Amino acid sequence: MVLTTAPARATALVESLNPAQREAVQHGDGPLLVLAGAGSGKTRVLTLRIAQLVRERAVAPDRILAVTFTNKAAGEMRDRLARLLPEATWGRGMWVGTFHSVGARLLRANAALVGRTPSFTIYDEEDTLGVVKRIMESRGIAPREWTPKAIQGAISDAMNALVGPDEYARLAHDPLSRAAAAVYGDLERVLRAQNAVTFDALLTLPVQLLTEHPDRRAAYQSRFQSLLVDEYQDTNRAQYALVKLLGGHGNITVVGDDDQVVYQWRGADIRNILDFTRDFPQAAVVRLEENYRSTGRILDLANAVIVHNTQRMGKTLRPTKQAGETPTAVRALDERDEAGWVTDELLARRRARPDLALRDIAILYRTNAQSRAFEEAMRRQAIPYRLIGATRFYDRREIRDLMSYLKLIANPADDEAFRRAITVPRRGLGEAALGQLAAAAAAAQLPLLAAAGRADLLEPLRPAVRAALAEFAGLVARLRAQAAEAGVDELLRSLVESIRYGDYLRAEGPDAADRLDNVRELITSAAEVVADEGGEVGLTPLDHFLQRTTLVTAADQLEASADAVVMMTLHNAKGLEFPVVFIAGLEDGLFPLARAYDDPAMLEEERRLFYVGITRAEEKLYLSYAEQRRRNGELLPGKESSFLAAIPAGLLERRETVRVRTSGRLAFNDAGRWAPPGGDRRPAARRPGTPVFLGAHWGADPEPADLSQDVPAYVTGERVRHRTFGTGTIADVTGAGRDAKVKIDFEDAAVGRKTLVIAQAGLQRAIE
DNA sequence: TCTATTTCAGTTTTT
DNA sequence: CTGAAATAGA
Repeated sequence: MVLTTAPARATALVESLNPAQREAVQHGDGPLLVLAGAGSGKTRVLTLRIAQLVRERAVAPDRILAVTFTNKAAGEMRDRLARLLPEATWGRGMWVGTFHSVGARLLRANAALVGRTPSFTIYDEEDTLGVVKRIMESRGIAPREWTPKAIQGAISDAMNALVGPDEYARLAHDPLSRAAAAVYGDLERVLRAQNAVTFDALLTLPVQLLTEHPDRRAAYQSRFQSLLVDEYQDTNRAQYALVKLLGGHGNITVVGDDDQVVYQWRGADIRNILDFTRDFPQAAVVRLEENYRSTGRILDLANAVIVHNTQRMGKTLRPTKQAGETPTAVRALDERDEAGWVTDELLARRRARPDLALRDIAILYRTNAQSRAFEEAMRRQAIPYRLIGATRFYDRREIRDLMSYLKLIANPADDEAFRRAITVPRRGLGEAALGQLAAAAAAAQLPLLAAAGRADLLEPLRPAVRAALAEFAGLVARLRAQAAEAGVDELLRSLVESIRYGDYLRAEGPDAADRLDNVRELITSAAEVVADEGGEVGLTPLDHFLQRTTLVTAADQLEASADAVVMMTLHNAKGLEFPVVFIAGLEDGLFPLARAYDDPAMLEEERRLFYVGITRAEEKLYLSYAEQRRRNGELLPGKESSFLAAIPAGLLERRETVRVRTSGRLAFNDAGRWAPPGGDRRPAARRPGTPVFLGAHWGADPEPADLSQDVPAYVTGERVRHRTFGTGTIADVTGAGRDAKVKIDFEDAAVGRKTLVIAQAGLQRAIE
């Protein structure tokens, strides 16, 4: 049935599609697999398909569920749809979100069926790790033998594969799995008691819910008439199960690219996409191979890279743009030289092309640690930049402090939040006091907060401890009462005031001003939150705020971005595009990572990640690598990535930085290759002006003087001042560089002789 | 109990 | 180099 009132614009858009795209958009009932190469317009197809469902096939918006990879993508899709559909048709009922937010929504509406209340807390990785540690402690599993991280990782893998604690225990044969199995069972119980769920449980609990409650399953199955899933190649077993359980009357559209699977390490199961046509034999398959994003030479490079992979369905991107510029590969001396070259080049490019905005330029790398050199280079040149993903705003200490209070207010059973909140500010409650409280709470089967408010339970505790606990419980109770009527921003303001958080921060350290700025930003963002957007679960504004802040994805940060160069990991770049892209650190051991060498599957995933990076570029692509790189404080020699070396010569323009050209003559003239660093640590300090040895390693030293400036040098007999110990005389100096230590005889007889590490002691020369 | 200091281990990618 | 854990000292 065709609505005659449909906006002409949408029709025109459909007409502008190529035949394959149009087929995907206009596909009728039944399962559909869209194999969409990078840049083939898949977001457009997905959006137009939804619009088409609503307009041409009269599907009510609230009967559509669309799963995207980031919240930002979800927001964009909503915006586009709002423009494509007549206002009367476009309601707020459509579910658009990530798997995790959809899972949370299902759980909120059915919390009691999984042993939670609708105000349950979502524990992030760090919260969960805290619980795991405590369980290990109580079970007597030594953290030295199995690190809590390893245990947590094993449990997470199990959950993503939909293996529950009992089954996991049965399958556990190696020692690690046995330890993890014990923790896994406890973890589920503890989370339930604390009215909390982990990230992974946002997927597994909905699966459990729909499996165990046929009436709920039937309700959702009849509600959702059409399901659409983006980035399907990166779904794991739990996500796959969720899709199947929701069913969508068999109207399942999945969009993905087997060449862009980059989350296998997180449980993404490539079988989900490879076997789609087996799961749904009647599925239609549409391939989108025409690329609208990148110029021809960039695509040639992308195709030349991915062709080395064996595990793929096989597809070749066809350019629609002209050939364009040849991609450039740059060899740099070290990571600082690399960063310097990149900033110089992007400035030069902007001089030549003034219409090129900073936000059109992205720097991508394999590991977050690589961002540092770029940040420094950007600051040196005063280029605005935006770092995506490294430390999330909500991971900052001051934000976590305040959020722990909010979480505790929303969910009084959240013991993790309690433990954090009660130490901010210090209340004279230490490990011992908390241990006693925990024991009392466990005996009474109460959450920590409830126990803290029960004088009758705390009689064995010291009076000072009892008073402090009672006061804390009272404070939370007051705030909780306020939360019922006030907005989240107002609640935050009175929280900050009641705990004198400003004073606390000022006492804590010199960066109080920055931290307070962040607090203000938090309050501002809280002011924007209103009640549950979907409107059907009846979440309080506070619940809604908390959920949003835990589920923000790194890519979501881009939204508010000003005009600035964007820097992020290759993983975070998935789904994005930029006119100019730099991919840095193309060295063996870094990209691909060393541990991928002996595992062909891992190596292929690294290669797909490279492919993802290349295909982000619209006009110009740069690849760079360094001959040596500082990693964990150690200068290591590097070698051009095998990925780069495998690219046919004609597809790349090769360049070197100035420093490589000048130092190269000195360093390479004899042997023609790098001298290995050997066991030779350089002496920590070399006075500026001392002749520099011209061997490969030495000649390449980026900054002869920097080590000597790193740590001040002291000599025996010198007078120094220490912040707490006062003034004294240096009696002895040992070690070198960061490890250098001094023995100091302090004037204060009560202090006496102390041995301090210079790099940490913060000594000053005493002025006589 | 809390802080300051030292030691030690880790280090890929993220919802 | 970084952050967490251990330890010493007030």
